Amino acid sequence: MSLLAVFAPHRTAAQVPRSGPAKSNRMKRKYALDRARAQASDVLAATGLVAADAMTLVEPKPNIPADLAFPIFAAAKSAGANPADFARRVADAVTLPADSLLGAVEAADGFVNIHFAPERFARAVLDDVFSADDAYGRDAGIGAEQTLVVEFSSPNIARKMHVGHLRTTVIGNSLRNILVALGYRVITDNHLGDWGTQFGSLLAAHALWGWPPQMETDPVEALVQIYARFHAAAEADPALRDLARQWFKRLESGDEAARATWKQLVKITLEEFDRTYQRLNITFDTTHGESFYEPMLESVVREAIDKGVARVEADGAVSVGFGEALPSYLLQKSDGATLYQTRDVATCLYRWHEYAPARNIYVVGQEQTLHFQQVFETVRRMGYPEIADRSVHISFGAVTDVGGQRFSMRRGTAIFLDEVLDEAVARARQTIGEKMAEGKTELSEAEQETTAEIIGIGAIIYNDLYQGPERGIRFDWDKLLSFEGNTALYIQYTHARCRSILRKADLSPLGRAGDFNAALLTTPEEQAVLKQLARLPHALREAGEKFLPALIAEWTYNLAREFARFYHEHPVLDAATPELRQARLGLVQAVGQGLRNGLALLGIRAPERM
RNA sequence: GCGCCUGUAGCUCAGCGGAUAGAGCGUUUGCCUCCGGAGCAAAAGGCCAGGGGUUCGAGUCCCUUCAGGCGCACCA
Repeated sequence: MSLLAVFAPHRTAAQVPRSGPAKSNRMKRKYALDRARAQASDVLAATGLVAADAMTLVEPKPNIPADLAFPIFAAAKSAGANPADFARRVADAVTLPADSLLGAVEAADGFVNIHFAPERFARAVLDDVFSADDAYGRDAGIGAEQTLVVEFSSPNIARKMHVGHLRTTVIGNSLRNILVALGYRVITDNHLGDWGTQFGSLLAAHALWGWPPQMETDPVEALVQIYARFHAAAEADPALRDLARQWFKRLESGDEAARATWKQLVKITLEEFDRTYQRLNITFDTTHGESFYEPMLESVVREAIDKGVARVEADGAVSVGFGEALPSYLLQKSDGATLYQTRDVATCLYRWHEYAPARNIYVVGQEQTLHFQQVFETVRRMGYPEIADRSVHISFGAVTDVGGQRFSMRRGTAIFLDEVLDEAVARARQTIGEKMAEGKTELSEAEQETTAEIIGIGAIIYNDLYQGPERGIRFDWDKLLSFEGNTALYIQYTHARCRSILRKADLSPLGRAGDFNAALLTTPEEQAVLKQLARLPHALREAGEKFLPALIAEWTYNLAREFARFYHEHPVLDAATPELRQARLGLVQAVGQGLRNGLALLGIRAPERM
């Protein structure tokens, strides 16, 4: 079969699920806040004073005593009225149905401020949480089973993962969780660096010296060292470079011995990577490395040339030019070898053929922005605008040391990922030891170990997710392993307290919101907790739309904060009446659920006690 | 030189064209007879890099200058 046929667009756009936001509101799950907003729009429209399409509701800042606000300036202008007067007229004209989630409407300068009815709002929110539990916040209608590909992590074979791999790994995994929660069918792919001339060096080194003894105990370290040794030797003896090239050529042409050794390298390294992924609770659907696309490269290059997208230079190299739009790049070297870019063009086309994804997402550092622009544009010009349009590069800033220097393998300044995880867990274990000594917690030996792992790993993940990806981040041990303030530990700790209260209450599972009277939860602190709880669905949708896990981190942290305020202010177990105690226990359980759901979306576990 | 990203409190960062710009860390100060103090509360700290513009309204949008990071063909 011609390899060209592989890329024939046998799926037309019409057969493919359409990308973009879900088309039908009916598909979307309606949560309390959605309903409240819809009701607010309805009652404002019913006044006849405001056109429905001119209505934008905003969430007022915390210092404004209101739950929703309608800035009336634009409407006032088109009505030719003074904003403050017009706001008053609109507010006076509003009538609320008896069962509305809204409790009061008032004018405030140029705004119409809307307050929720605390009792009905409390019931609606807790009913949402208890009817969904682990699924609270999810909205399968958004993704509606559309397929997405998310590529992330993508370390190199025969190397160790280092801090530079942290961001892509952690962001990519959380993105996957978020998109799955939104009803997408997500395919995660680890685009391993398992091909290229460096494997020629490794094969040559192996042929010359055999594997070092360390291969038995720490194989990847052994590979790193033998590679460094070969590299040094080649400096002195250029003939070794040719040897490496020959070995790579043998590998490329399918030489069985070369192939077998290479496979061994891949296997050994992947086993080590898998241990790290397991600690981070990450799995991949596919681990198509660059080698996977090797058989397709020749036809990709030929197709690009045939379609006039690429051209053969005098020296035999194949280049792609974009005129003024982008710098040109090479699809094939003058010696006939392919490049990283060639494999990415093939990858992009392969995914289109295989999955026809609504989005093809690359979680890769910002230094590759131009690379992806070139790849996507090449694919577009080759006649696949659909996949080009649907491919997105989620970029993020580089990790540098405290002095702003990038980490470098060559300079020996790289910090390995496992070191980071081990250090974080060790630090957590030490802190647990201190708390034990202070008598603040009681955990068995085994619990201490698992809890230290959960806390340490959680700290690492959260440190990378709590801020947006665009900025570069400085790798600062103290900040990374800080257990105070806006950290995973604060959230985990709050969760553990929720669970502790519920254990002490010693009641049969609360079950549904109907088992207690949520309408009793009307204090400002309780309402603040409920409101934050109610915002999860919105935060999740937005995180999915913008590919921003940071929004989930922010939501979860704020829920923990609101709960801590409530908890400090109001007794739960010793509440004034049994009914109030029961209602507050319901709130505690809902918060625990919310924190757990938020952390789960980030890829962080929530311990029962710590 | 061209392109992309960033510039908000001492530090690390939120901030969707709407009201008095918010957190965490650090600093100062209160709060453990009380459901876990790994917590809560309060104070101090800002010409939102500079300059123009658009708008009823700009940290947010546009233009421009400056500063930092990254990238721009035979590595990945």
